[in-house]
Amino acid sequence: MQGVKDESSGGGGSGGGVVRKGPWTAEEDEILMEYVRKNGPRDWSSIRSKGLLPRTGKSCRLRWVNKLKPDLKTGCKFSPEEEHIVIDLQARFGNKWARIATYLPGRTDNDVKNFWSTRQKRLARILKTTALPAKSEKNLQQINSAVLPPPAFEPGPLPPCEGQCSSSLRYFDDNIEIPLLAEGSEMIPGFSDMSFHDESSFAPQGLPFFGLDLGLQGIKREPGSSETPDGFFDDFPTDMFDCLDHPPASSSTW
DNA sequence: AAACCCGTCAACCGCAGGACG
DNA sequence: TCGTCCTGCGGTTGACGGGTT
Repeated sequence: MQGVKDESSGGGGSGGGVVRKGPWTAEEDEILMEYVRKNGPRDWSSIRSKGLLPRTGKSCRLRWVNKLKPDLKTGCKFSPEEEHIVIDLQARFGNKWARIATYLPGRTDNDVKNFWSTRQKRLARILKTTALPAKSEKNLQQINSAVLPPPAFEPGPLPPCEGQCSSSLRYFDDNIEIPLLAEGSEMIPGFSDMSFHDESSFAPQGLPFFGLDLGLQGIKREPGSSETPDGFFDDFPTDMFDCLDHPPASSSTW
């Protein structure tokens, strides 16, 4: 993985010679940080052309953005609030990870992408295990509870924002201002612990995993974003939910 | 104890678009 | 206008560690 000649696409190809790939060493990190201190986060390709590092400009930039940049939340799991944001913004923007990451201080597009990928895998696995054994009553109940809103579910009104929003987790743009909850409060009754890291919470609380709006009014979908919140169902056979008496709501409700 | 599964993370690849000569 | 270079983005892969069987 190291010392591989790299003439791949994407620019940053000036300089010639052997290009190092693979994990970064502490020495390389230090050199890169020193370069950024002196020159700022730009002209990545000159790092190689000047012989400072045997890395492509792309590799240097990626390392800086994902690991070395100040104020990154490295090694810190996504909080429930951050999960809310990702889920809702993914529903709105689609797989625009870099854009979504701008709403999450300290998170990179790679973080968001990995988070979403893990979530997708988990969903796929859960649906696979719950849907496979045909139409037994028990499994039907499981799937229904996972895919469909709980019967008595009523999206509660948004709590007042003043003084309660976690300021670092309020996010804005031209069209939306979505208040987020103070720590410990519930956006929706019963959904306070919907971190998908807790698989046991999936079945009874499955709704949020499908990116439903969670009562967040004012979100406008962008043209081009998937009708289903995350294109999630695209990944499964069309007869996936044949066993359901009541299939998920039509796409117009997403 | 070993094999297997799964989640997380880091890094690479290919592509698109902008800047510039 | 065209070609080249550079940057940024999204998709994907592989390594690794922890938990489970």
